[in-house]
Amino acid sequence: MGRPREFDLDERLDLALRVFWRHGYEGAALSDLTEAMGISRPSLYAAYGNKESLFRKVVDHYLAGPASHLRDAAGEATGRAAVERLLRGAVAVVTARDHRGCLVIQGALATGKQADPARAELVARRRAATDRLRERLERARVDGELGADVDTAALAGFVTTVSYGLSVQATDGATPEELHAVVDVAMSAWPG
Amino acid sequence: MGRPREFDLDERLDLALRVFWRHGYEGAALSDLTEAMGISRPSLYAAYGNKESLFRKVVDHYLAGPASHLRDAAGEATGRAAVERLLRGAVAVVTARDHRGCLVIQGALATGKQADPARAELVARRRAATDRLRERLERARVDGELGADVDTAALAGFVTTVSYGLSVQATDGATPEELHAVVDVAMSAWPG
DNA sequence: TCCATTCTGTACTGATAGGTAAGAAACGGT
DNA sequence: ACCGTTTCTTACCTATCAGTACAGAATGGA
Repeated sequence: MGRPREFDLDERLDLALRVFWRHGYEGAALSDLTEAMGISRPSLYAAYGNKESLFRKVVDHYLAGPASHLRDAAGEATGRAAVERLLRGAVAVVTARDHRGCLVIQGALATGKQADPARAELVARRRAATDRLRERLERARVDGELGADVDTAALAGFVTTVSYGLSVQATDGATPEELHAVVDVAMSAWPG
Repeated sequence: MGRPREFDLDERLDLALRVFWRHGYEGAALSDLTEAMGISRPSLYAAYGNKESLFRKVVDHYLAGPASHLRDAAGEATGRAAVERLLRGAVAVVTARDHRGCLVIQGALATGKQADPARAELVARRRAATDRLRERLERARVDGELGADVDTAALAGFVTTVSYGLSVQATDGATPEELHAVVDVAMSAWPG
């Protein structure tokens, strides 16, 4: 009961995502967020908590939506297919119209102390993604897809390194075609 | 003539570099800079101009000093040696003690509008580095080191992509050993 | 119809951001 | 010793930051 909220939580969260995506955690002022979301400051605080709390919700929303390829990649039949899907999906996300780069990578990389919690949050997310990929590659080795001599940790590290780099390249204005050519080269490092 | 300056310009510029390196352009407050540099605010403005101007001088100082491997790499005898020097040098820089990542990559990636000039500056620097690498690889093809079928633009893009990714990996706490293993995998993509 | 509850808009808070005015202090030249 | 010049210190400026107090408005239940 009580007065009903006049906006949809998820819909406005998506608008907040656009702001954080483009300007990062520090670069997104609360006035930018409220303006883009079309709600007042107290409404924002009541609905999502403070800026840090809103950012976490945005990151969840991002990983469940635009960046869902991360979650889906591990489901591919082979390790190679998982890696290729991860990288091709990354190209699509980081070159999306109006949003260059990846939120989880660029949202809070080198920051002031005020943004430390946001930075730590993204570090944890990236490490988790790397761990999931390494586990997927270890499974590929168990399945016989990869030789016993393959360093799966190094391979997983390489793939995530490339995906991080793709995000920066997109910020610099690289086209999807250019980045797919980069992925082609990266895939040629696949063992065997 | 006039009252002599009580500090050394280059020495204090190096202290400013440490602040920008760790916290980025936006995350480095002027009070952080003056405190680290040990000079007063008006002294900073008189000696280096405003924050943006100081940042440009810091970037120059960074590329001439800690990140000089970028400039040196092109001088290697072969294209392959240039690439390897670039990547091994990148590992050393981004895992340096007390400073995770690369200033030119992380200093201003996703920012508010106030940091737009700094962001544009770093984009231009990164593009220039990619261009120099591509030219070096084209020379390698003329020299017969690379086959006529090699896409030098894609290869240069791949190498810079990896170097960008190394910076993010270092921020996430990767060790030099882990990153050298990543470079090993990356070098295995070298054509031929 | 009245009430407890919840949301909304206005207006505000203290803190901090980048940047500067003004005068005292330290020089070289004469 | 005096002068023009440059740097240094103190104190201040306006704008903006994240966050909130408070009262009015809209609901469901009794």
